[in-house]
Amino acid sequence: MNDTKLIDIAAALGISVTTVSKALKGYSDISKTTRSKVLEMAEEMNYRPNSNAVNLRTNETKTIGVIIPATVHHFFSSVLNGILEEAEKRGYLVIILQSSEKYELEKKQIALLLQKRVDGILISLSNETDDFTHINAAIKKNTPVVLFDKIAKMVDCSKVIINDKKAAYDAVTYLIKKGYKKIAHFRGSLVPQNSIDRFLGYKKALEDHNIPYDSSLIYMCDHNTDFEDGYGNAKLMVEQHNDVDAIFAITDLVAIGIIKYLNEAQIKIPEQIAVFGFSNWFMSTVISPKLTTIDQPGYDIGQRAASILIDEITQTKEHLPVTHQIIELPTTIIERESTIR
Amino acid sequence: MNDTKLIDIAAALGISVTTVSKALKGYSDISKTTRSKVLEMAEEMNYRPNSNAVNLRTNETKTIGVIIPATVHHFFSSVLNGILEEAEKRGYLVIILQSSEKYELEKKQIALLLQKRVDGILISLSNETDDFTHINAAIKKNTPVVLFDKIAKMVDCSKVIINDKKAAYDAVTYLIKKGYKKIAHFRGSLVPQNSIDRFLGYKKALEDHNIPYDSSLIYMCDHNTDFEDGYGNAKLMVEQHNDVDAIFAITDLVAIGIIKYLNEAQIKIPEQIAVFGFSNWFMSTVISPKLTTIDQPGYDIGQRAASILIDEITQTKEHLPVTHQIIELPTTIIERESTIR
DNA sequence: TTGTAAGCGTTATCAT
DNA sequence: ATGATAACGCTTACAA
Repeated sequence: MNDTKLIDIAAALGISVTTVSKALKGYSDISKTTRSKVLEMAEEMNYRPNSNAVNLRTNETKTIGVIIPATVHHFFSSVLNGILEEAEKRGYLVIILQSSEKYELEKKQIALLLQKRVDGILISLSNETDDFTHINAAIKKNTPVVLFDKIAKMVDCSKVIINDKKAAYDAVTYLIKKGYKKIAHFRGSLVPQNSIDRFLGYKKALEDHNIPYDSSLIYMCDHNTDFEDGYGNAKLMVEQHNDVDAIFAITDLVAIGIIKYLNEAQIKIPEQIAVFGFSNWFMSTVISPKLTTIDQPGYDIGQRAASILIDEITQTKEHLPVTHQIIELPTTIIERESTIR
Repeated sequence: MNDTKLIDIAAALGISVTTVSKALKGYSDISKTTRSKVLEMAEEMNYRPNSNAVNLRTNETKTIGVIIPATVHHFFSSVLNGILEEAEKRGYLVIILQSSEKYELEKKQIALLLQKRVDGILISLSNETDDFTHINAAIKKNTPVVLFDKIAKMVDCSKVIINDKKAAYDAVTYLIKKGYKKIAHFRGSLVPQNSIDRFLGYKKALEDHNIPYDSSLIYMCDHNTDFEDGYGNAKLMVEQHNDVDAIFAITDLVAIGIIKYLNEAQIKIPEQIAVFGFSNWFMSTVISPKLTTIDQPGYDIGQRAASILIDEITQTKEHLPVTHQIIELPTTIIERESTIR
């Protein structure tokens, strides 16, 4: 049961630990014969290097840390999937932490990851986060950080994002082109960049098409229970405005809440009110009416972010210069029933 | 930039490393004054113990490994959520690995986790897995293992499950009581225990209510794309049997595929065919008709599994006897539109 | 109450 | 081509 270590192999073969270590790692200054003897014996004794010892010695853990606001969320599980596959491929393990949208937790978790000596950190910021010293602390410790999805422009590191402003602009422009005249926006809270950007895209699209911006058509969905936010605000909106003919929602989940309310209130979608979502969750294909939305490539975001992070880890280790990249992944409009009239 | 270590604190205070170490860990044989001096200096120098060194020395990593078949899956993300919260609470980190339902990968990943010296392993077996030597290897190395959801009865370790057979029995009994006479079952593949158990529950319910079992009413959904399995088999079933009045599906996703086909084929749910799912995904509340299903407590499963694992880790470390537990979490029927007539 | 020194299992430097 | 030895940063008998 006791794990085999180098010294056991050395003893079994009557040679030194050094030789065993070198042979195992394929150093050129070991004779072919001893090398194969060592390999064979290692196999026979089922030798597995002790990662803790290796880590201590080499000061790297082949592990990356990931902090996301929530796991039970289709978008983040897609991202996670991309991260896990890329990490697997490149021989890294992944430690997952959930910030639950709490800044304090996020901060604590960064500290934890640094203490664990992860080789790099992938993070999508919590909605609360508006101070970035914890992120900068990691960067200063030479631990590469890549931000994805919910990023902060001010932090100097690589980022993988979509162009939220453009995507929102495209969505609203699409609605306008379809002939919708009075378009409400169900936005997210004020802090996260993507919430801001989607709002700005909405506004710009109106502007560019000479539709006056009306702040009473903006509904705030910031209770972190997007579905109910959508439902409740849809109800409110119907009471306040009887002439809105389309809604651009910050998230599919909000959109689904809206649809649920409108269905219950017997308001026809899209005849009376069209609904446009954001993210293209699987769910949006199964509700009725099927939801028009923006496809947000979660898997790709995760995969690219992990890939860039691991590149930077390698570069940092080899003392090569690293240049940060801002990768903007394309989004597309997925047209479905909820806007087709 | 350079991390503070014990020796730095010792040097700054003109005392020994041992004293610093002991002071930091609150040993009783250190004077109050030196203790507070050390604490203060550690704080000031922003000391963080090097986990690799601690791990090597203490031979524990305060990390648990989790292997799940897939992350992009509402049930597993709920489980993950439960695991992450419990681990966080008890001071453990979590390494996540995805087996993608592949036995070979699962085997490799267990080896990886053992090499990383995780303190314990949580695993839901892949559908392919029918050999358990890799699991037993971990157990033999004194690394506690807890199986959840997709378990193997033969493996001697703690398990957290639901009673799939009973849940399925309840579901089908419910349908029978509602007056449905010809009930089809869309089952999962042959290997995983939960697929077998749900099938057995279905069969037993028919038997107990004197409804003859008809194997032509069993449709196999084993392509790992449950949604399309449901869709395709629903189509097939409608062609083969014009008198089926209810379907019990192994999973909500399969059920949603079924609903999608029936809706397209203008077959009324539940008037012509009722549909019963399994898992209670969020999605099942937003499709139409809303899906009757079995609530499977994913969060609780994860939380309990992690809790038991950490208990066993602690017991093992203290050389206390550990007794394995089989925890069976209750499921409930969530009645919605798809079966109410 | 404090300190010395050994040891955890590797890797890497420098001799031989 | 091989090996002795130090070092990674920490914990812990044991000694003082």
